[in-house]
Amino acid sequence: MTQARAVHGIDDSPRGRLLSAAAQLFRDKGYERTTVRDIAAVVGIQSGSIFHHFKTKEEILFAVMEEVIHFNTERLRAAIAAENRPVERLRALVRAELTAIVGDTSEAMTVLVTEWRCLNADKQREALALRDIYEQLWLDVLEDLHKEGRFRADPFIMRRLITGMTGWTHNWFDQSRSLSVEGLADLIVDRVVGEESEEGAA
Amino acid sequence: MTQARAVHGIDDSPRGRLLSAAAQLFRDKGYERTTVRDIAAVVGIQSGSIFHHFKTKEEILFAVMEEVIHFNTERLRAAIAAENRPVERLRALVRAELTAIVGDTSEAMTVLVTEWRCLNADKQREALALRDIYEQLWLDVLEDLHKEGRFRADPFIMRRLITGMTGWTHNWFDQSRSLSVEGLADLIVDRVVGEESEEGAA
DNA sequence: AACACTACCAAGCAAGCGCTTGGTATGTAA
DNA sequence: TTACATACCAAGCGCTTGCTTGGTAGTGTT
Repeated sequence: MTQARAVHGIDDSPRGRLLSAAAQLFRDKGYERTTVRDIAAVVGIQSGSIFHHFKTKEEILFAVMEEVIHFNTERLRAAIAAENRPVERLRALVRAELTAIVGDTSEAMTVLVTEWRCLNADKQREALALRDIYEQLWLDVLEDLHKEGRFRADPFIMRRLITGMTGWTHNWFDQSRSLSVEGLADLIVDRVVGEESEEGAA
Repeated sequence: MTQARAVHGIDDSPRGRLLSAAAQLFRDKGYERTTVRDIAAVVGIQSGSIFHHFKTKEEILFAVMEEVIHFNTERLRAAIAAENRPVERLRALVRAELTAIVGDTSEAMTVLVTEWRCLNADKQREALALRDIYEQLWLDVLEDLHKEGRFRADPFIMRRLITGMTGWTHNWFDQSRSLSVEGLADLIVDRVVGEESEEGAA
């Protein structure tokens, strides 16, 4: 019973505690190397008791992914709603995604990125459908920027380059260091619309 | 005996054929989900016979990573040697890394990125030392560009953003589509030095 | 002819895995 | 007081896993 930190957006019911513990273990050791006995030990129950809450180990993985996609899709929506100009919407999106990846939902987001193929084909399709909603929010903003002439590249390609930049941060970004999430977000926005595009470019 | 395509830079000795098969399986199913029986079946031998060539399954994973780092470090060196101007050196590096990731060593490079933590601590440190050499080649070129004033950001951070952009391509880039490796490389170079920096910006 | 080396097979062991089973304690509501 | 649901335990089943063992066929060398 080591007690895992709760992942933001997951309640602390028995089920929720299992999900938080699983998210942490899946990130640290990977899905396959994590045993149901590991998860049970963190929460402080017997391994068999897990199957009172989930049918299979894979269902735990899927639940982690589902919760974190839902939570962060809502965060993106809020980010967009709070701004009017496309460039500022982009900045808000980048900040939101960085926060998701290195901040309050980092465990589950990392799992989402790295343990994708551990799901069977059906569950992958189901998760993909949720992810499409998330991605469409990005594409709408990027297409607005493209129409404004703020960058030349195909918005689809641009989104993939951004995904790479933000998604990789879980391997190196350290919030305790000098670079803040906001600072990094500005850097990434500059990669999209150019350094000179904004009035207050430092 | 399904016969795996040989990974560029790996010979076709019995050992080499095992490595190519392993690289392909590790990429497709992940290290943990791939059994030694899977690997043996592709090469057409019994599972126990694998341990005549490698002491452990983990040693196979490490060998795949070691070979691909060595091969691509040499490719980076050649890319730098063939150009004189820093911007063109950067372009050559990006092309080389993209070729490594989506081209002739894609299986092994993907494994290198995604199965990192399946190595034990010692082997991780060993692989990291090899990777540092590879990374230093990038940093030297990026520091030259930075001194020339071609971008403002910290070269270390810039390298990480590039790593994200190139590393993620294995999830979406399709060489048969309209965008070529060269076209994508130009796009990424533009993200670093700005679209207007080059004479021939289309 | 004798030896040694490489590359493999056939069989199977011990450990660890996800998951099942039958049962118990506690809380809540009729 | 009975009835039912939730949350769990103790034990262990059946299967898969990485790896070991003892042996064989083919090749080259002296």
